[in-house]
Amino acid sequence: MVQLVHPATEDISLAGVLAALSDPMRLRIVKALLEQADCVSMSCTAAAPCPAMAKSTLSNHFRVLREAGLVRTTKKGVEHRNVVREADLDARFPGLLKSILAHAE
Amino acid sequence: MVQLVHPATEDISLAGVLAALSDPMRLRIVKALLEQADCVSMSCTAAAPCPAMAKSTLSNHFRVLREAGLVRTTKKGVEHRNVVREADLDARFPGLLKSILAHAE
DNA sequence: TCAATAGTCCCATATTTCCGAACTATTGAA
DNA sequence: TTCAATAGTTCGGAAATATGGGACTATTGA
Repeated sequence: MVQLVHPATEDISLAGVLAALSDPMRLRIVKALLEQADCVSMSCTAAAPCPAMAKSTLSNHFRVLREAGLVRTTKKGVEHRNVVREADLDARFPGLLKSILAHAE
Repeated sequence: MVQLVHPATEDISLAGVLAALSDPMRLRIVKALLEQADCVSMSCTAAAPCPAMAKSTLSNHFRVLREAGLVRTTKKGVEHRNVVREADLDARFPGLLKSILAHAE
C-alpha cells in the first residue's frame, strides 16, 4: 500500500481548492467520492460520474484534485483508492467544502 | 446610467462562480468590492488590488465576474461602477459567497 | 512467463489567458 | 463646436494550459 505525494494541510490554498472544484467534472468526482464513503477507483467505474472520458484526462483530473489537497490517493496493488480529505479541508477552511458541495448538481 | 447585460439570478451557475473566484486576482477584486461597500471603478484605483495589471486584462477579469453573475456593472458617464450581487448570490447559493470569502487572503 | 488491468507519461492539437496597441464613448474645457 | 483627457473595450499574437490518443510501467492472477 503506497501513499502518493500530497500537500500538507497547511499548504492547501483556497485558490487551488476553488480552481480544482471549478471544473464540473472534478466537482462531480468529489461529490461522488463523498457519497460512497468507500473508495472509488480512478476509472470511476464505481462512481461513474465520467462516462466517456479519456483515461489520460481522468488521470489528470485526479492529479489536480490530489495536488490541490482535495483527495488522498493510495495505491493498493493495481488500483488507486481516492478519499476526500474532509477533515484536513475542514481544518484548513472550516465549512468551505460542505458549503460548496451543498450546492453541487 | 446604463445597465450592462447580466445573467438572471437563476442562471448563475456554481461552476461559473467557482471558476470566477478561483483566480486569485478576481477573488481579491470581489473582496475589495465588498470591503468598500461603495463602488469601485474598473481601474481599481479605489480598491487597488491590482497594481501592475494591464487595462485589458483587468477589463477581462471584470467581464468574467459579470458573466458569472458575481458583480453588476453600471456605466455612469465615463466610468463603470461594479457592485457584488450579494443578495442574488445568496438567493441562488445560500451562504456560499460568505463561506468562500471568509477564507480569502 | 504471459495476458489483463489500472494508471501515468509524452506529444500534438485545441482552447484560454495575458498584454500591448488601436479604437470607442463620455466629459469638460477652450 | 472642437479638442484633449479619461475609462473601457476590442483585436491580435504570444504564452500557458487542457484534452485525448497511444505508448509505456507496474501489479496481479492464471
